[in-house]
Amino acid sequence: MHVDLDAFFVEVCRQRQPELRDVDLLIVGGRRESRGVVQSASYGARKFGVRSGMPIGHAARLCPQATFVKGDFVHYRDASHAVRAVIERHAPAAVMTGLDEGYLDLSGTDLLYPVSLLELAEQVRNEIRAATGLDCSIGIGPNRMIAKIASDYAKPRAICEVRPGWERGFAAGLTLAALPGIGPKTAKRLTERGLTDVAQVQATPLGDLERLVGRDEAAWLVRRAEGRGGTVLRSPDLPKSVSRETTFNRDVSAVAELDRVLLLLTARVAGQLRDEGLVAGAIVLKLRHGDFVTVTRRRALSAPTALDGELLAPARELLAPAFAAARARRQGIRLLGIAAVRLAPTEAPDLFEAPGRTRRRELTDAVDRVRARFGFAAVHSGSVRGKNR
DNA sequence: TCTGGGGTCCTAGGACCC
DNA sequence: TCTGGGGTCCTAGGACCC
Repeated sequence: MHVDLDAFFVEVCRQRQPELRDVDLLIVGGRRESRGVVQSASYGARKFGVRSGMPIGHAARLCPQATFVKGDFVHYRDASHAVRAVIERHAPAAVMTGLDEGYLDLSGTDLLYPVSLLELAEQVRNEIRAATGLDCSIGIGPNRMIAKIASDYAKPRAICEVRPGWERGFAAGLTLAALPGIGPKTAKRLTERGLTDVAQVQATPLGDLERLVGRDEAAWLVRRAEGRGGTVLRSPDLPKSVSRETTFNRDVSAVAELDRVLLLLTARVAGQLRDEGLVAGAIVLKLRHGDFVTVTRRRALSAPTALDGELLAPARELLAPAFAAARARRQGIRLLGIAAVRLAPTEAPDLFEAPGRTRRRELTDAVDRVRARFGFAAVHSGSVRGKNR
């Protein structure tokens, strides 16, 4: 069973800001003039062609009367946790796969529940509504892909069940672009080869498909077109990366400014690593030039760490040449980001570590305790503030 | 229209090793 | 002297998802 909240960001904002309740044209993502994209649009705004992922500026032109709000991650997270609690009550295995969606694995539970899957879905929907005030759509299917497509099909505020044996026929009505895993690029490439619909793939002999798209992709396409997909839910164990990035209001061409932001982003990443009991084995610096060319530079760390300074020093070493390269192209910097990768659980401190490092670790612990009580912004490295400020 | 922020997974080339 | 085949690890970029 796949549960998908309807216009999640928009509806959470309405819950938190009563003055938005009756605003029909509501767009979440940022202020009208911001350099961002639409996170979520109300169903009213969608009638004007506004879609998530669309630049805010474009949305403002399509729907000038709309109200634009930024939204608050903390509220999304709280609502998401409430939804998780509901789905966990109804299945032996349940995972959220985003803030606004999750799966329930109900295999082998037919004797456990005295009701049909459809009735169970009704219950889940009612309980989510009671717990959060939010509406959702639910898809039921023999595998994850079918359940997900079915919830899409059900939107908004409905339930769609695809029973075992119906997968192929259900998939036959879809475009290839509707299959999870086929994004804009792949859809375009397939269209150029004359493939647009699932039914076409179903009707094409494997050999012909292999000549069109290659052996591996042909096998993948056939599997999906037949309506087959994964049936196991596994919750991820360790995260693979922790990152922060920011797009500037205007392109930046002063290293000092980049350096200050890098320090802030690195502090955020390092803080989250410590919060989650993780250390990083490598870092990745990301720069987006004014012309949208994006480069990443990676560096392995001499020892795994979650200390601000030990992440910042190598990040700075990557920034200098990467910034010089942008300057050589006569481009300012549009976006700066830093990611911690090759993550591992924190281990007990080394008995023989240098005294200076012990002090830095203890200082970091103290900073973390202050932040736990008063928030992240309560304490900063002096250089974040810059001179004369 | 002018392009977010947080992630995951895949590919491909090069270094290195046996 | 010019040359295998298999494997792993590293880095960079790209596609995709919400």
